[in-house]
Amino acid sequence: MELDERKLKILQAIIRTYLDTGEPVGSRTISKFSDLKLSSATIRNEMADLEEMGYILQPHTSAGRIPSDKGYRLYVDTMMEAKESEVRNLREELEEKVEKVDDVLKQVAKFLATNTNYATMVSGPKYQSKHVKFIQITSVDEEHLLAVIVLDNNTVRNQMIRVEEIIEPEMLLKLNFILNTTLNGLDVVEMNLALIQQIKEQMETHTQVIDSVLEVIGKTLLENDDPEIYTSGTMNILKYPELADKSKAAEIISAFEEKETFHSWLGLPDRKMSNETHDIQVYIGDENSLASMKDCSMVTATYQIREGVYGKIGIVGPKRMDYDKVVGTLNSLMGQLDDIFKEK
Amino acid sequence: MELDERKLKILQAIIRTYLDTGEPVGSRTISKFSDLKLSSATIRNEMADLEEMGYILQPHTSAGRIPSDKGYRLYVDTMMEAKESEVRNLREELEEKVEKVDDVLKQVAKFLATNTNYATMVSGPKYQSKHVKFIQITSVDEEHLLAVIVLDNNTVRNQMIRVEEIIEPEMLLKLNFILNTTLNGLDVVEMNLALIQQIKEQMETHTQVIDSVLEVIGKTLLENDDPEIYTSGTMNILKYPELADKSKAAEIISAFEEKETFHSWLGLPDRKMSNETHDIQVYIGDENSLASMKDCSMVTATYQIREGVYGKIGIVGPKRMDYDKVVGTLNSLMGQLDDIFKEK
DNA sequence: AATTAGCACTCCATTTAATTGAGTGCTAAC
DNA sequence: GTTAGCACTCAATTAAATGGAGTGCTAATT
Repeated sequence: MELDERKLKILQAIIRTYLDTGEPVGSRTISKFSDLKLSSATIRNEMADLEEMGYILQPHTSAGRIPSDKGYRLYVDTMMEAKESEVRNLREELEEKVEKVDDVLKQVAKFLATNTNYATMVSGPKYQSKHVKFIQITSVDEEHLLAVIVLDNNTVRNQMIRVEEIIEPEMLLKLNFILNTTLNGLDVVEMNLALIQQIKEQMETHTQVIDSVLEVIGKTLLENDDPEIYTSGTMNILKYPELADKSKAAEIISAFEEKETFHSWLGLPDRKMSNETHDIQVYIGDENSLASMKDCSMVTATYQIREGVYGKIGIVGPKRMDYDKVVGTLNSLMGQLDDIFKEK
Repeated sequence: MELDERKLKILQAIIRTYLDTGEPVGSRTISKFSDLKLSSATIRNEMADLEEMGYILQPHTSAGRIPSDKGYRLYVDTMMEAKESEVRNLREELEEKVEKVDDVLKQVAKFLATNTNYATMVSGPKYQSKHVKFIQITSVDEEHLLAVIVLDNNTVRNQMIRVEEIIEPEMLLKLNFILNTTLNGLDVVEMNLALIQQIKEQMETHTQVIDSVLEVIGKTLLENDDPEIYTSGTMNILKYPELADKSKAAEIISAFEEKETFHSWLGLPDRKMSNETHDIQVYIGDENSLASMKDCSMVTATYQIREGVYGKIGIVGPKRMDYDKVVGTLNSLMGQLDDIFKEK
């Protein structure tokens, strides 16, 4: 059987209507409210065909039809028209004191949640590479050294080190010099034992202090820097009857609470992302990698702060989410987000 | 009317039974299962009295009685016996790599949630005072200075500063010296304009750089350091029918998502806390400061990391939560937590 | 005077039955 | 190929019937 023009039009009408109402849609509705001038009987015949082809299905005999995942997929791929939704100037929405990237993201999550009425999650930026750019050990007081490590992505880590013996200023200077010349530009994995040995040899005294300093540096670098994940509007899920069922809702919402769950896939862009597109992806039902989201759809977009620094934004709703609006909103918002990050 | 021995016993029996079953309890149940040898008719009379006194109430005629908030309060204040619950050695439960206090707390939240089947929230430690202990400005590369500020509670803040002009090493040394001598020990509020002017005067050149440095320092100090709040087991709320109603649940759980909501009261210990007790408090129904929690009870405890550094742990459940168990568990856990923090 | 058995009454919860109506598939006519 | 027409299906809603837990009150009992 072939999916001709007319069938497509009918399918589209069915999906549009269903997205709108959430109720199974019958032949009569389509016959009346679409521009096709066809009787309900004809529509019925076509519907039977569409069902056979797997694009729609019947919750039960004598009910209207609802789109299947396959139907949604077709819709998203070929029929959707991203609504050029007027996202009110994001920058105006942002509170004054927004300086840190993470604060912006937190607010973006909230903004999207209230605007779309779906649940949102936003991952903080993931810094790809980390090489040591600058290390400095300072003496803060009698018993504390402070190690400050600047990575090449300009993130800063610091760590207090408790020491028993007082270390003289000249020694510190020397240590700093050695550390910087030896470790500069190195990756974490490149900081191997041989290197550490080499450093120790150069410093004759205070081996114990050096030990703990090096240990701290190593740890700090290894420190898992899973990006923060911000969620908002989780409870919006309850607004959609098909998800509000207790066990389902609990599963979905728990996933949102266990943010760690999302680290796996929120981390990286799906593919080589061009600088223009924001790689907006739609996952419908079972296409989600998380089993607990099999009754949801998720739309994700990738933002880029600068070369190699990515993060993701995800919007989760029922499968009958308003894809057009969501994609439109995301599109518009991502553009603005780009601008905001460019300023920084 | 007087609340005599017998009435107390009956009230206790009612509450105990209700905590257990969640169903309104009738006179017959009490007559049968309590050690009082009284007929249901007598119990009924006493119940009528207890209701008149406001300790119990009837959801509707011809239903059993349930405790009122006043009843719960009496129970918690005078009849509860904290179950010496065997909290399996917390330290064993903690994953290996727990070093940071916040990681411990995160796991404590999870631990409590799974063990009690209620929702939990834990606030990170709130550092009371913040005075500058040590400041250092370093040149990281041609266009970046790094300001590191150590506060007297040994927390470290840092901030990159972008500069146009290159600043000579001697200048930096001088700046650091001035900053440290001028600002050391000062509170944020004490960093007023006069002081800033004074610093500027001492440095003749690079006023622009100094400006931005001082600005950054000020901002960094002012930066609201609301403690992190970790939540866990939010979805446990849905396990209790009296809360699982959609609108109620949404309200409560939203409050958990909007963690900021809790900052107000999670910050500080309610009163001068002795070192021994953990200031365990119970808030029943309307006693909660948050309106959205009026159908819940919350049990809070305060932990102390060291002098002046407090945080709170809260357990939220239905009003008929198992107070005995929760308080018992908290008691036991707080002791262990003390030990863990002492090690650090 | 306190306790209890007994009984009529109340009201929610559950079950069962009846009704409605949107929607379908099929057939025969257009 | 399209459509009008009709019998049929089935979830959802409404209505009625039943059951039972629990109460309050009164009169008898201890």
